Amino acid sequence: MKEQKYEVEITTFGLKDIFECGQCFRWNQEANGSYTGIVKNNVINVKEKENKILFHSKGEDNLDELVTDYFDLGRDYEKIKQTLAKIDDHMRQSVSYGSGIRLLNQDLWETIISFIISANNNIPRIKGIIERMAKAYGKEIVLKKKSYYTFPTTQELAKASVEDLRKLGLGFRDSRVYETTKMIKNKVVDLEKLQKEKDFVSVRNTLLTLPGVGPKVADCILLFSSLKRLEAFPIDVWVRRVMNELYIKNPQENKVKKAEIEKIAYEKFGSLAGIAQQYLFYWKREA
DNA sequence: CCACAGGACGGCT
DNA sequence: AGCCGTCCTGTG
Repeated sequence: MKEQKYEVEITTFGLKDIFECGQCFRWNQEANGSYTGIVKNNVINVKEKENKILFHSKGEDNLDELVTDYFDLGRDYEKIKQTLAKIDDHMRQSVSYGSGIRLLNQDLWETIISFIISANNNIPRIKGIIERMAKAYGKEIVLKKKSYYTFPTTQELAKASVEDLRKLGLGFRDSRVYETTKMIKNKVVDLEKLQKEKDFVSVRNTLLTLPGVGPKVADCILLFSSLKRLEAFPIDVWVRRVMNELYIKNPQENKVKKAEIEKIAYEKFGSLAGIAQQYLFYWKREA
C-alpha cells in the first residue's frame, strides 16, 4: 500500500460526464467537486485543475499505469467525437453535450457482477448493494481516516451463500450472482480466456451463458469492461426511447422491435454504435 | 393501496 | 419465435 500522485494534460476528460453517464457504480462526488472511487486494490481521487487532471491514490498498483488503462487514455476521443458529430445533427448535439465522456476499462469480473445486479434496478440502489457487498467481502483501504472497500474477488464472493446475498439486498438477483460466481470460480467460464478471445459474437455468447446475463447486460459488459467493444449496443428503455424519438418515430414506442433498433444503430454508427449510444443516452437522460 | 425502475427467465401459445 | 407474468426492494 502506497500513496501516489499523478497528473496528465488531456482534452477529453469530464468528471461528471465520465462518472455519471451510467457506466460505473463505485465513484462518488466529494464536497470540493472531485470524485473518489475504488479501482482494483486502490482508492483513487480525481480532480480537475485548470487544464490538468490530478490523481491521488492509495493502493497496490502504479498509479500512472493504472489510470492510463482504466480511463482509456490511449484512445483518441477527439477523433471519435469528430466522426460521430459528422453523422447528423442529433449526434453533433449529443457529442457536444457529453464532450467529456470516456468509456472506462473496468475489471471484467466486477463489471459482470455489477451489471447482473443492475437488472430491473436503479442506480442509487445498485450502488448501495455493491457497497454493502464490498464492505462484507472485500478488503479495507483507509485513506484520510476514511474506510473504503475493494470489490470482492471471485474467491471472496464465493464465501457468500444465497441467503447472505439476499440479506445484502440483492433481491431476486441473489441466486443469479451466486450461480455466476460459482461458474466463474470453477472456470466453466474462464475470464482470462474470454479476455483474449477476439470474435465479438463468440465472446457475447459466452457471457450469455452466465445466469443473470441477458442481451442488455452482456452488451453493457462488452462496452464498459476491459473487453472494450465499442460496437456493443445495449438496448434498455432509455435507448429505445431515444432511438425511437430521433430515428424511428413510431407512435407506439413499445412495439418497436429490438432488431429494428439494432439495424438502424449499425447502419448509422457502425463500429462506434456503443459509444454513440452512450452520448445519446447521457444527453437525453440528463436533459 | 398501486405503479414503476437503465431486464432476465420460464412457461405459454 | 414472440408474448407475458413474475421476480426483490425502494420511491412516489
